Amino acid sequence: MDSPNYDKQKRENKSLGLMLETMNKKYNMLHQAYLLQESNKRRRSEVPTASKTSQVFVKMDPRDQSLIVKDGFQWRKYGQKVTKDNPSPRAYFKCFMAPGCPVKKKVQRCVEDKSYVVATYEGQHNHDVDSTAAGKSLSSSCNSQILSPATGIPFPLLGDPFRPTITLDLTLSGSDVLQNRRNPSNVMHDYSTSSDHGNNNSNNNNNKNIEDYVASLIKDPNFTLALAAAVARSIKTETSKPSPFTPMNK
DNA sequence: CGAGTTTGACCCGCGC
DNA sequence: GCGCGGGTCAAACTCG
Repeated sequence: MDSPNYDKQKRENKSLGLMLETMNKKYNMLHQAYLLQESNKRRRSEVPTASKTSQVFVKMDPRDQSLIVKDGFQWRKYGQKVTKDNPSPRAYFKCFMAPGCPVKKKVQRCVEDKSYVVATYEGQHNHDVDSTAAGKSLSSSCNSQILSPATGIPFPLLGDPFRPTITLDLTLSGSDVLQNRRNPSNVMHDYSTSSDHGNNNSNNNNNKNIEDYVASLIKDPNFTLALAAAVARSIKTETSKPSPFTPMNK
């Protein structure tokens, strides 16, 4: 392999990586919008349930076996169980920051991607977040990043964990990414050619081009349409298959 | 020694 | 009615 080709490949790899990241984000946004629509439909046709549940995904070190999610509240573990659908144990916590607080939390490693744990909150806190505890957790939780389910945006530690979050299997994005990798779209082709046209040897210029292109992609309605189609496809397969996710790193 | 965690046993709901 | 699986309890254990 000669070095100009190698450099070109490296640039393309970098570009594709950025592309995938952007598509991932767009996909998550669209999926969130879709789920919102669906939940609105359901809300119209169903009697709302009294108990409030929400789910958050927390990125953690896969080697870290502890199921401790620092979210500003104080939890007491009262049980652990291995469930049928997931070989990783599920831990049960009760909030004991205030006497009589009914909130419970279930924490389990994501079966598809062990670098994530899924924390399911049930009930509503009858007290505020202890800011000192939250601060402590902020400073000590550098090994975990709490993400809102759909967007991957860091979860606001001092906010209400029971904001109307949307339960979304983040791992879907992985399958989508794979799908897109297997079936490169015109968008990708356009991108690779456009980066060729750039013919930039300087990394800075190349990165600038990438950023510009990513920015233009985000604004591109055609790209959105293509992504929407991919989302629709993914949702169709999701409903027909028991487990749509194909792990990326296996 | 007290607070918190672990873990096996028990309970309960659900599907067959 | 029975078996299975998820959720909870509580005694035993660990750690500071």
